[in-house]
Parts: sequence; structure tokens; C-alpha cells
Amino acid sequence: MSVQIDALDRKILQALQADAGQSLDEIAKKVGSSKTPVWTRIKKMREAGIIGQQTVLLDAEALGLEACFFVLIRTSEHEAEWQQKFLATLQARPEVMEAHRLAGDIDYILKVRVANARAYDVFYQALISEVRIYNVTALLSMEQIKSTTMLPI
Amino acid sequence: MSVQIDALDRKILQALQADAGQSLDEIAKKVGSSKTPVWTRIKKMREAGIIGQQTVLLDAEALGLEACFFVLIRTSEHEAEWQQKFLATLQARPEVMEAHRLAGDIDYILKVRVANARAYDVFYQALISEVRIYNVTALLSMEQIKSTTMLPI
DNA sequence: CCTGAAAACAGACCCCC
DNA sequence: GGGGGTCTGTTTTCAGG
Repeated sequence: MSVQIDALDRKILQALQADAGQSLDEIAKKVGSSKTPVWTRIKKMREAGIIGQQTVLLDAEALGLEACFFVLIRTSEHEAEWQQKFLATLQARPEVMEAHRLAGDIDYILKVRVANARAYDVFYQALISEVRIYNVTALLSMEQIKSTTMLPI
Repeated sequence: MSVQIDALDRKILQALQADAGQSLDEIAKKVGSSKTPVWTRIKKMREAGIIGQQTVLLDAEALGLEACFFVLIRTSEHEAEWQQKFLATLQARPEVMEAHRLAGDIDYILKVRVANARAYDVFYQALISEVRIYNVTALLSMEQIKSTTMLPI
């Protein structure tokens, strides 16, 4: 079901990632084409789901979200039912910005954005009261060195 | 230097995060206001840096970036010069999507997006050849359970 | 600080190459 | 599949309440 992506498509995607606000004409100029083909390709890639949500990146600190934790989770439960409950909990919690199931001895990693350490503790207490977890390690970010949504394409 | 944000501003930010492509009229209707005030507030928040880059989220798998690693790094070096070199290396590498300096016994965490395990190894070899690193643990993501850029505001 | 209108602009879709 | 023009709607600006 994968649509064929050529070099021009990739250039368009790069331009869009860098600034989704710019006009078709600007993108067309940058990628060396013109309005209509660029527009057609964007439309096609949107329909194929390659291009997803259009959004703005906000300054977390300016909005009072000053703490970021990476949470490493080990569990002894591996049943479908437990996993479903855990997943639903993560989805329901807006402070969980990212969650991955891992290979290896750590089962899950979460990235959690909260106002402060106290707010993290509220989240942590809620999490362990809702699902059984064997072991949790929280890594506190002191400084965000790099952050990008731009995929290396 | 922080601009005062009120309830209406927050609603506007939520709407923009959810869909930056929608028209001013739509946003205005959702937040219970009208075009001009919404526009003025957006402009003010853009100038204040609260609203940053406007972008689109792409499907990494569809673009052949099928592997995601979280890299835990310990170092014995804590000099300014080493840190600067390390930072520059991370900035220069597009596969590094996120990098944080941590509190605790692990010094840094990276999130790295690559095509496959082989591509990760290329990155890893390049990294350890450029800067001295004491210990590296790579966590391989099997499944992205959740991913959002929407801050919990 | 909001409302409403007016001007500049960009997106969506046509036909022709 | 690309290039140019046109219509429609949206962004941006501005006068007035």
C-alpha cells in the first residue's frame, strides 16, 4: 500500500517540514517546479497518509511546563488484558507525549511533560495505582539539547 | 520576558496545535470569539516565541525510517570543550531527533530515527569515533504506542 | 478591545502543452 | 505529468464603536 516517492516528493516534504506555512509558489520555487505539480503531489501524499497532521510547535517552558522526564518501565505482566489497560492509560494522559514498547529488559519508555517534579509525582502515583508495574526508573531532563520533528529524509 | 497568557489564548493554542491548517473563522468559532481578536493574539504569541515553527508530521515508516532507538549515554568527560564537541555532533546529525542532558548517573539520552539497525550502527560508530564516551546503552523501539506534539495545556 | 468591511493573497481546480 | 491562468475563499489590515 506504499505510494512511490521520488526525489521531487522528498524535496517537497522537506520544505513542508521546515515550514508548513509557506505558499505553494514558494515551495515550487525551492524545489524547482511550479504550483500545480507541487499541489497534486502534496494532495496525493496527504491522501496516502504520508503527510499527517499540520501543527505548530509551542514553547513548553513559556507555558509553564518546565519539567521533562523519561520513564523506563519494567513489568512482570505480559498478558493482553494488562497491556490493553496500560495502553489506554497512556492514551488518556495528555502529559505522556511519547510511549514506546521496547526490545530488551526494559519493557517501555515514556516521555512525560509536566509543570514540575510534584506534577510528575501525581502522574506517577496515578499510573502505578491504575496498572501493576514491576519497576520504574525516571530520568529527569536538565536541559533539552536538541528537539526536532524533522525526519532525516 | 514572559507574556501573560489568558484562558482565551490557551484555547487558541490548543486549536492551533490540533490543526494549524484550519481557518481563523473556524478557530474563532471554536474558542468563542471572532476573527480579528484571534488573529491579533496569534500574532502576539508568534512574536513572543510562544508559537514557534509551523510544520507537518510525516509518517516515518512510509518514508523508510523503520527503526527508532533511545540511546542512554554515560561519559567520564565533563569539560566544557568535550561538551561543546558532543553538542555540535548531535546538532549536525539529522537522525538525532531529540537530545537531553540528564540528572543522575546517566548523562544524556538521545532519540534516534534511522532506516534500520545497520543505519543505527553507522551512526553509533560515527558518534564514538568523534567524541569519547564511557558507556552506551541502546534501547530499540518495537512499537510506537503513542506520539504527540500536543503539549498538555 | 472587539466588530465589520475592504484589499492583498494563496489555494483549488480548470484547460492546454 | 508539468505550466499558466482564473475563481473562490482566507489572511491581513484598517476605520470606527
